Amino acid sequence: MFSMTTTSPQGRTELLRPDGSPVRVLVVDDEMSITELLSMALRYEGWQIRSAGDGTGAIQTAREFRPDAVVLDMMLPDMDGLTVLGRLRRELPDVPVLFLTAKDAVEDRIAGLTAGGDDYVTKPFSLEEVVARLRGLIRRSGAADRRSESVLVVGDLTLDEDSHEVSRGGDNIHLTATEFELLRFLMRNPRRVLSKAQILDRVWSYDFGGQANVVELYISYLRRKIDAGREPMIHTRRGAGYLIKPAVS
Amino acid sequence: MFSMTTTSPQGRTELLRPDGSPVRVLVVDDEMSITELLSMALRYEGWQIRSAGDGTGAIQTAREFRPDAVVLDMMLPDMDGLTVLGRLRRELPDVPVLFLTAKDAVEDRIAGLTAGGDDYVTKPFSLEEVVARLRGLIRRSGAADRRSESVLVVGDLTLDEDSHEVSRGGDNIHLTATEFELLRFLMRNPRRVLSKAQILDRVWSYDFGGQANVVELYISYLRRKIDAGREPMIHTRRGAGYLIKPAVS
DNA sequence: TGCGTTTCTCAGGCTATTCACAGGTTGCCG
DNA sequence: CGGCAACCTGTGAATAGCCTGAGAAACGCA
Repeated sequence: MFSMTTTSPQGRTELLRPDGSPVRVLVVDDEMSITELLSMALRYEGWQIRSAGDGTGAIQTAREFRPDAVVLDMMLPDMDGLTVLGRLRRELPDVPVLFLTAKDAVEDRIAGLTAGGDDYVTKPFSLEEVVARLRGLIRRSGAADRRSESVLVVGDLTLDEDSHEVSRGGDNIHLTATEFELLRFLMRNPRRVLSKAQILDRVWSYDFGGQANVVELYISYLRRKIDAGREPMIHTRRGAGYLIKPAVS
Repeated sequence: MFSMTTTSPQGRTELLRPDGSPVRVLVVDDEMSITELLSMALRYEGWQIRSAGDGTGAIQTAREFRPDAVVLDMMLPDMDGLTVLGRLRRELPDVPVLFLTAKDAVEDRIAGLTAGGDDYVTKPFSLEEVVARLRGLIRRSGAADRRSESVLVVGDLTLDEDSHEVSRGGDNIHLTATEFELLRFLMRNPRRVLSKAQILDRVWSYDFGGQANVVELYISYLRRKIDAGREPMIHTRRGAGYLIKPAVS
């Protein structure tokens, strides 16, 4: 169903529907700030976004918008998340759903949610995480071709989003969760300068309140693991940010 | 009759009908939550699902949907399970049936029913179990070739879904039921990180309300039996989940 | 019924990871 | 060449996430 990709002039790979129209995503959350945040981030992916603040709105919008994926907060004012899910499924039996849940409420009511191939993230989340999960869901819900779609490649550096494996020039590299997300963000935007603020906004969760120099720190970690003793791929643009590009060029 | 398979983008092997169209399964249960759960899980297998909440609905749907297999709860509001079965058989003489029964009501009648090549699982079931049984039924109802289809292989580790035999490098390994299901799930998704929630949702029964760390515990058991003193195949991705892959790579 | 097996809870231990802090280094400007 | 801002990175503390031993409870089978 989503058998085509295209590469934008900036070098980013976008998911597209077979007819070339953009992917459609419905975002459902009662907190305005969250829907706004998500809408902006997902629009930046080139997707078409519609949002709703409660269950009834979600069903209505789903009916006419016919999204390719839904982001659904489990905690809605008017009805239980599972109820919304049931009605959604009656409208759109095959649409994949990404659930948003509070950190603590996890254990109990998540039961069964990932069983059908759906997925969830806990609040507070990072935008990279949401985007990655959504891409995964959309990719898997689509037609059965497209194999390599889950592997990012920049020069001799590869990152597999399914197995979470990273290697450079054949050597396997072990990354921590945060390092992995940072590298994924860089590799999804090769040859493009990303500011520290951008990186912080995408890779760290939205409620992160720490020092801005974590980014420098993690860039340093990445360099140690990826560039160590090799032609460097991660470059600093003083006063602007960082970028990754193939070593040779 | 189901002589073809294809490999999905996730690397999973899917059953297909000879003409390449998806397998069709009819799910019959009066509890909405059960039909929902099963529908989600079976759709994720790439199958086409229709569901019914009672006997009459089941017969009707079967008549026009012509499923390749039926999941049938023995306890329906309007008619006895055996009656439904009889009428089903009049419509579709050769369709295999997977019975759902309560834990206690088993022995007496089910024994006779499964003689015809059908099968059953008791509630509460795990999705892996239902999917595995269903795959077995569908496979056996089709062309009699592809026996090897029931053996999963990852590196020097093999698991036979029919005989429940597991061996690594020639050494036979005894697993308990839960260990077996966990390993099967891992091996059906090689090289892919599976979260603890995913594992819990698929391998444990849907009413499991316990601690999420049973997964850790059983991973630990599996390692003791499978990786003991060998190159490890089961890997932890801290903060993400677990995955299995051949030792060599 | 009784006995071995299996499942699961609980809790302690341990390591990897995250992050703050602070001092060192680099590049850019006049 | 000095000074400043931007950046880099060593150190270490707090913690999250995972592992596993011990034993209770449930189960299966004779």
